[in-house]
Amino acid sequence: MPAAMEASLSLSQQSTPQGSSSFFVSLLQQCKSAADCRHLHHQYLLHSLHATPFVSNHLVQTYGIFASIEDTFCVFATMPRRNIFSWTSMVVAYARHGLGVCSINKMLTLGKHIHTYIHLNGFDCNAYVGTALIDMYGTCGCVEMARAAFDAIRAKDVVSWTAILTVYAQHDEGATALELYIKMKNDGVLANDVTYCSVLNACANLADLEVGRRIHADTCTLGFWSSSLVNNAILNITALVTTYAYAYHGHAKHVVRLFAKMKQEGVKPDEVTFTSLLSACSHAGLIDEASRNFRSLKEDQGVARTMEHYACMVDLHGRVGQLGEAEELIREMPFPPNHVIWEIFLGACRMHKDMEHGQFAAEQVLQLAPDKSAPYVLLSNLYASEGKWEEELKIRKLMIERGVQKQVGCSSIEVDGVLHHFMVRDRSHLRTEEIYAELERLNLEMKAEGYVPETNQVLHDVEEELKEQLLFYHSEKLALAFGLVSTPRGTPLHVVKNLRICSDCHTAAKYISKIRGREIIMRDYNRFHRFKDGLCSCGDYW
DNA sequence: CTAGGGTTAG
Repeated sequence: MPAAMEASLSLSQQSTPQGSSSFFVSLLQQCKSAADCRHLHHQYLLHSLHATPFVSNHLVQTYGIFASIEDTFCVFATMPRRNIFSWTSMVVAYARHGLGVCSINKMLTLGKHIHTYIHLNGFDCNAYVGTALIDMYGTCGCVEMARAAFDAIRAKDVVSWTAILTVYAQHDEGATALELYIKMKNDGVLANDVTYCSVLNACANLADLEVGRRIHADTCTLGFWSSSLVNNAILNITALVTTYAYAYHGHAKHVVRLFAKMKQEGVKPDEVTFTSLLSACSHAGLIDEASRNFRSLKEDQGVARTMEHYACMVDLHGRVGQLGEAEELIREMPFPPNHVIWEIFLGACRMHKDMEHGQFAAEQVLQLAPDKSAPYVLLSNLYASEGKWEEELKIRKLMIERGVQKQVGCSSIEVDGVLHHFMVRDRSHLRTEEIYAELERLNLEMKAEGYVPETNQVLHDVEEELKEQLLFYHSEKLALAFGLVSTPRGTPLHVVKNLRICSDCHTAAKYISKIRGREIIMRDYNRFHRFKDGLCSCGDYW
């Protein structure tokens, strides 16, 4: 490619400057790697194309996609003149790099820096620049800053509204997202399919099927009934709510039926539709249904298999312990597996105690996503559950060396409109004495019913009795105990945890729901669990 | 001539 570019570019030297700049842009659009970018950058300087602002802007955009954020910034900073387009493209580059190429903290630091300049130049009131900033902060998990960027926009259009709605929906603030949707309508801004996609996603996160139905009705009235974006969001909401919050296998079959109905009505399913379907099947254990669809995807349904489809299938086999089949799928994938695939496989190895494969999978994850704390935690868990303390220590040291921070678990529960937060072994709550006394009582009652603490879940190399204690002061259990002592008998308890729910806490919640006759709804990092009469809606399958 | 928002796998 570079050689071809060079040849074609030297030909264009003869033509007018106008002609060579549009030709250069068409070459930029064929760029496929950082090396291509640098090569074209060289040509750009050689042909003095920096004199044409729109060419420089294209170069920044292309660098933003393929090259490092430092290199992109360098191009941006050496432009003779920067306009609104340049600033927008630079912020988009920051947002994109926040998505895993760089560490989020680094992005946030650099992003805030550029935000200051944007503000000083008064560009933050522009809808394009502002919306890019919303997206950047959202990607970095900074909801307040995203909101500030939104507020600064003078003429907020449908894209700005959708961007901020999405940030709230993706950060467990579905209620705020829905409020903003109403506000947007009151402001006279017309929602489009992308907006509805986000609004429906907010409903899914809230597990609010009722509001979801109402909004679905709105979309039909407005003529979005055939939009695959909106339809996929609706299928997703149904899949999420029915499989995770309300029921067992029968309801996942409802998703399968809904899917069939969709096809009957002439709505063509796309890759995303199938990802939702396969995922619902996987979580409900509908192996045959999933496998049949996966196998016939290309031939019968005309949809190319994606990374996500493979992820669902690896998960499906992995969770039932068919590690060989899962591995086979990874091997036959037509593209290199990403870190998510290996994380799923690693989770399955951990669940089924396959150290050898687990270690290999963990190494792949560490290589592909060195900034993520999850693989380190999973690997150290794996070693810990096998009692390999030296190996476990090595992983933890590596984590410190690389500056990877483990996210601290935190559970919240709402009582009388007030949100109470708990960390592990937290004693900061005003009613700590009562909470710990309740935990003691629960411990005895649960053991009488047959509860055995899963001490192999505890990370540290400590004595059995101490392990049991460490488990018992998990944030989930503290939040539950507080809920029990502070609400009237029979009140359902709603707990939200920022990470995946711990397996021992999951077991404990089942016992507690039975012993105390309470319904417990726990919202985990990406799932709902509904505990009732000693059982969980996930069927211990999550 | 160039710029901003979306669903899905964990």
